[in-house]
Formats: sequence, C-alpha cells, structure tokens
Amino acid sequence: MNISKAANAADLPVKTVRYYADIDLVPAPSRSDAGYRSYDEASIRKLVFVRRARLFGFSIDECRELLGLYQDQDRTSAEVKRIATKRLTEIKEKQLELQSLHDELQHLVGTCRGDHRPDCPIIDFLG
Amino acid sequence: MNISKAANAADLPVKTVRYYADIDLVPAPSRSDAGYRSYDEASIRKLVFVRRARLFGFSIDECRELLGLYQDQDRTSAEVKRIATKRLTEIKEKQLELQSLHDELQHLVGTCRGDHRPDCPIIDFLG
DNA sequence: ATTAGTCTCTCCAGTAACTGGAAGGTCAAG
DNA sequence: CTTGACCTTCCAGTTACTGGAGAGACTAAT
Repeated sequence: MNISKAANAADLPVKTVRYYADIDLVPAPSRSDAGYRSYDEASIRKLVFVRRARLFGFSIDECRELLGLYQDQDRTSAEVKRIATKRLTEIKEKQLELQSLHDELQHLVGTCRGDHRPDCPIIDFLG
Repeated sequence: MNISKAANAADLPVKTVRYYADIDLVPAPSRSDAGYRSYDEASIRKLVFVRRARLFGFSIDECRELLGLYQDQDRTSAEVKRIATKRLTEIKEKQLELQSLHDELQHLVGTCRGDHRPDCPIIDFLG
C-alpha cells in the first residue's frame, strides 16, 4: 500500500505519515524498488492508534511509549494507566488555569463599555 | 538602565527582553557607547504590560496590537474590547475541548484496573 | 512510444515564543 | 592587572508538523 492510501486509511495527511516514518514512530515496513514506502494493515493500525492518542493530547514521546505498550502483549495495565493518569493531571491543571483566565478576562470584558471613548479597564488592568 | 535591571524590574528573563527587542516588540530606547541596551521607565512599563498580556494568553502579535492601543491616547475602548473578546472566545472553545477530553480520559482511567494484568481498556480504546 | 497527470521521493525552510550556549567585548572592584 | 559579572551577537534546538522545490516513477490515453 502506497503512502497516500495508508494516509487515507488512517485519516492522516501524507506529510504527517512521512514525518512519523522519519522520526521512527511508525516506520514503513518496506519500500518498493523505486523507493516508495509500502504500508501494511498492522502499520495502519499503528497510525490510527497514534492519531487517536494525539487527539487525546498525548505528546509524540508519549505516543511512542504507548505504542510500545500497545504492541507489547506482556505489559501491565498499570504501565498504561500511569501515562494516562499523568495526562489527566495535566488536563486538570490546564483546566484550572483556563478557568481563572476565563473569569478574569470575562470580568474585564464585562466592565469595558467597548464604545468610542478611550477609557478602558482592560488596558488599565494590563498596564 | 542595563538589560538585567530592566528584566528584573519587569520580572522577565534577560533573554526574553532581548528577544522582545529583536522582534521590535519592546525595543531598547537607546544604546550605551559600548552597545549595551539601555532601558527607561516607559519601556519597563511596556515590558510589564507585555508580560501580563502574555500571561493572559495573548499572542505576541496581539501584544503588539494591544501595546499600540496602550500607547494610543485616542483609541476607543471598543478596539481593545474586540481583541479581548476574541481571546475570551478562544478560551471558551479550549475549555469545551478540554472538558470532553477530561471526561473521556477520566472514564478510561476509571475503568482501567491498573494492575499487573495486561488487559487495558485505555489501550483497547486507542487501538 | 510518447505524453500528460498524478503519484512519490528527499531536502530545506518556516511556524511560536522563546531558551541555551559559544565566543568575545566591557566594566567595576580589589 | 586580573577576576568575575555583565553585555554583545549569532547559531542551534525545542514541538509537531506543513509547504514547497526539484526530480524521479507510474498509469492511462493517445
């Protein structure tokens, strides 16, 4: 399977698939005589796995780690849970941060008349 | 005032202040004979302004715009409010995204026993 | 057999906003 | 006069791609 078919099957841009091969995250299992990357079903499953993990916000390095666990029949669920829990903690932290950001900015936007006059509590707050 | 004093006063790393000068966001108002950047009170206020705006998640380009409005006595509060409202919308979108991410991952982590056994709903879901 | 169009390849550069480090000039204190 | 802290510029690296150039490969139609 050439790269565009594989990319299509995994719902990823061709460029991204090539990139994942370059960084050895999901290498093409073989090459044609002309040097074309050739993908099989197993590698497409890996590409899909990575796409989903990326959607969850796992970094490339975490994807690499998860992919290793994905392919390892002997890994424990504890290993996987550790990575997912770490990510969950990051998400919670980011949520708190965004919430206070939201509240403050909401307040500022609420108190700014937003008219033709120059006085502006937003600028006053920042300056 | 040399760069390290200015950076200290604005609570920014020296590297960052130099960077802001390089990209012409907050240039040093003058240079010493030896070529040292020299900062005055006005530029420190601008550095502080940028630091606060960055904390709010405004991009460098937005900071550039806000800084222009900050220094413009004739600008209307509507111009400022527009940028802040845009940022607020982005924050809300990101919050929604994070919330669904959180819920899904929370669920997966909750259903994974995280023990020595290999079966893992997190991997199953991603694969 | 040639040609047009659609692949594919590699390599280079750019994105955002810094950060780290090397090599070298400057300044104040002892 | 030397030591140490400061300053300068320039280059490289970070994350995860994305865009594009230039060149080779493959397919279908003429």
